[in-house]
Amino acid sequence: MTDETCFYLDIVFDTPLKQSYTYRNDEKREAALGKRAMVPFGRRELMGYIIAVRPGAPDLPAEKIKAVRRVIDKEPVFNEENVQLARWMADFYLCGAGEALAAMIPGGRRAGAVSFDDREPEGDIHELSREQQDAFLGIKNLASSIKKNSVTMAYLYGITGSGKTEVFLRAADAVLQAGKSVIYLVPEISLTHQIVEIIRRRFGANASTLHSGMTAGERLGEWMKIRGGGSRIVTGPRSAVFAPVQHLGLVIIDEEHDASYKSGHTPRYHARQLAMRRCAEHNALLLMGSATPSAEAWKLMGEGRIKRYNLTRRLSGGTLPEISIVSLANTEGCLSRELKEEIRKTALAGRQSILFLNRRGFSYFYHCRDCGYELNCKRCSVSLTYHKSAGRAVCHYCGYQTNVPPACPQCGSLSAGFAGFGTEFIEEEVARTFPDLRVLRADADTTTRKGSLEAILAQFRAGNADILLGTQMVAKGLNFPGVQLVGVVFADTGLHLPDFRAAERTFSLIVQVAGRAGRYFPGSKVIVQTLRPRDPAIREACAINVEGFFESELCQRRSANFPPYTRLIRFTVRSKNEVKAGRVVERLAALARGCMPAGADLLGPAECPVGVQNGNYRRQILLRGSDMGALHRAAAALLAAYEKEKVSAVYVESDVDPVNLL
DNA sequence: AGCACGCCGACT
DNA sequence: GTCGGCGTGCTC
Repeated sequence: MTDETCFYLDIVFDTPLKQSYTYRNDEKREAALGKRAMVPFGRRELMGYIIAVRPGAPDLPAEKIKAVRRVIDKEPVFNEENVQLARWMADFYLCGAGEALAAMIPGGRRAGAVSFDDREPEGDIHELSREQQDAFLGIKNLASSIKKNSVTMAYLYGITGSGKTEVFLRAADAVLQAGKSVIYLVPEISLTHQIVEIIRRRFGANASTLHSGMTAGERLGEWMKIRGGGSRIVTGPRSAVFAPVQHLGLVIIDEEHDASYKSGHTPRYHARQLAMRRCAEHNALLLMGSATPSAEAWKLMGEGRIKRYNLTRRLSGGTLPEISIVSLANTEGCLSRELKEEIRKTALAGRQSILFLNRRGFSYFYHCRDCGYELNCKRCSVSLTYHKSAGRAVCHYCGYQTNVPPACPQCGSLSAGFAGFGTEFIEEEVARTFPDLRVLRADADTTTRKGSLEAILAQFRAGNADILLGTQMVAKGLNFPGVQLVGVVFADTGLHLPDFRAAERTFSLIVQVAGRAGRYFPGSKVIVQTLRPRDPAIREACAINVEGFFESELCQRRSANFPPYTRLIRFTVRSKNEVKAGRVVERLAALARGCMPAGADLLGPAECPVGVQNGNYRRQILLRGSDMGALHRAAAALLAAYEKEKVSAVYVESDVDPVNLL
């Protein structure tokens, strides 16, 4: 790389600019592919990534080309595979290559997520059960007979507590023994710490982790260690899929259904997609696992494209909890008679209860019974939530606050006010109903300080409360030996959301909660309260019938033409100017109609389900088709056409295979 | 995305 | 008269 013929560098930046820029490198600076450099860009100096070193002069007037100021790295941060992968991502996810590279080592921007999962450590090597043994041998076999030109995938499908982790660890061990490397992906927040501990105990200095709780420097240090071959098993959330291991042999995706594998910002990549890509390239095995697979994975298993291994038995011999559905139809307030009785019984037995409430999207709204008026956020089109402690109505999206109108602002009726229930409301009702019981609340409001969630959970574990009340943040860390009762206060949350995956998410959440509950507390009970006791998602979840659920769900998806039978590409148009947003989305739709392949269709243009957010008007179109190749080419052509006639102050965001349609 | 250039309203 | 609003255009 010290060759004097390397005069020109192609550099990309972490900006929405999709091209690369060419710079001169006239001194003997150690420029090389994969290093970072400071370069003049317009009137400022920017950090960029060197994605190509080329000897010849570019097709540009010489006076336009500026010189590199400074090469930052002694050793390249990104290897050739990273750069190639970034190019692929830029193409597939319709983003810039610099944005893709930046996503690979996210700098420790904010203090990272807390990890509070406290499942029993499974670090010690256990004897495998018959089922585990069969799965392990099958997987080992698959790993040593990988077919070229396609991805080889396996799935551990089994209820919580059936010993998936031990099989993952054995598979990892076998791959390491064969001299190859392993990437072990876990969902954000909950699992990282636990699994890292187990892996460190099991594989020692060979193991690395890359997670958001690390500072930028720590991450980079770990990254370089992996790159140099200093560790051959890497654990972490979504972005760990980029780990520059040598000789990749296996990627594990634990809790494959988890939504955190899909990035929420540009580039909106899915770790599973990247894992498939990398496994195909390296002839490595992709091994996933969950008690509630995604619809995509379920379909592929049905077709035999993913080899499925079932784990049907709990190792501890524990039984699944008794799950009952209770209709809320004739209940005043939020606690049904059945739930109240069980809470009382549990407390009398000296045990604890968890009340679980998934508040997001919940119908928690100011409503006038006389004229139907609803109090919505002025900037976002969602209903405001009542926070009693502050005496204010608050928007969950933008933070807007206002006083609560004492009477209906539209007709003056006094029969107006907040209906529905959030954690605060439940806390109050619980306190009123059980004045003698001690209640702890864990949600975004009570856990703003770092570590406060751990403190609350520790209190609860120590037995300093009878009831723990919380949003989904308690669902994942659900492991308290003293708990006998889990109440899902309102299971319908999310079923109302305008999203074709609403049923799948609801189903998955209930099964996960129930699975956790039964694992550690024999004789435990789960009560699921709902306004729709007949809804298949809720019924099958309470019966823990994954097959039954997907049988009906996949039928519906097929007839409605939604994934996994089709694929989607979403364009979101965002602008403070409503007219412009409308004009641009109409223009995009017109361009789309002009380049749509056969068998594909266009949904929209439409207002996004959250039509205004933070003063931005949001509009969307969806391209839908069964042939991803053709659909993708159309999307790229559409974007390229729009680039030429870009409208100012309007932003177009692309999302390939969107997971969240809100 | 930034950052500057550029052309129209209310302030010392 | 100027300070400053944010619309438009460019970055090797």
